[in-house]
Amino acid sequence: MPPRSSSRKPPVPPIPTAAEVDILAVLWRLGPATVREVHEALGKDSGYTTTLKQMQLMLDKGLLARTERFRSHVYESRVPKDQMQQRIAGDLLRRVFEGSAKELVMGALGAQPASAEELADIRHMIDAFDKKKRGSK
Amino acid sequence: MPPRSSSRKPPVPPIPTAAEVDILAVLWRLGPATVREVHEALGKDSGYTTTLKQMQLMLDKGLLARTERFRSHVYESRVPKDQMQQRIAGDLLRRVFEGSAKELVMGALGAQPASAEELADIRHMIDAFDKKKRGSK
DNA sequence: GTATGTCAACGATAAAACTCCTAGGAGGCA
DNA sequence: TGCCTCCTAGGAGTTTTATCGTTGACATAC
Repeated sequence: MPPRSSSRKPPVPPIPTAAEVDILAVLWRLGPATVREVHEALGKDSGYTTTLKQMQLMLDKGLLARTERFRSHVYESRVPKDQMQQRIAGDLLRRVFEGSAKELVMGALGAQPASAEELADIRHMIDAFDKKKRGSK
Repeated sequence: MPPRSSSRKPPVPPIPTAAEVDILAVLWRLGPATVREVHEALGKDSGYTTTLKQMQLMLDKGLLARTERFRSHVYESRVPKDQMQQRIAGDLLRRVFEGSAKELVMGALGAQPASAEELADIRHMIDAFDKKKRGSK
């Protein structure tokens, strides 16, 4: 019979909840890390086992992957950062901004003004997208 | 003594949950509307009273405002669309994209490619932000 | 009048997310 | 060996969200 088990890993994991996103963000920043490391990095005042349990559930949901290392477990994001960020941004885009990327950018820049360098970067990125669009169509 | 009551309205309402965002989006689109109208617009297959209850709770949280109209109630977003979008985008920016607007834009455009016109719009917006920045600093 | 329909309010339940307590295994060390 | 520390796993409790059944108010149709 097929393996067994309580830990199923959906091919495409769900959009993470707020708390889960925080954990993912830490893992993206640190790279593969133990529960302890993540817990410290979070800096929240909830208990260690809370973080542990959350990460175990995220494992079940297919959000995290886990490898054994010596005495403890090492977790990492199961879907690459870019891809997950894209999904989250896309989800928000559709639901909150009626699919208008312009409004999303407006909201983001309004909330937290970017530096001149970053603005330039963004401009370049837009150009690249534009070029690709014209090229392919 | 101060009024009383179960419906307190925090000066600054919380970031809405996913389901709440959907309701807000409908109200932004329709303008002030009744529960019935919102419920239809949502197109979900959950019951009418579910939507009703959700909107009542959102009222308590200060997310919605309500006025009496003849026999029914008319709800609307208590914070203006732009402002709430800004808060949501800002929250996302900080938590998911480490404050990098560039990455957010990248994610959004990657998830749902924008039209050439929209790209141009965004570019103009960036220019405006850039100008404002240089001007004030 | 009674029947029918719509709506808000209340309350109950269900489901999901978050929290923490406890037990038990394994290593380090006096 | 016995004690201490760190780790995981398994419940279980709490809180928050989501869902819906029922009721009573009020209006209109019959």
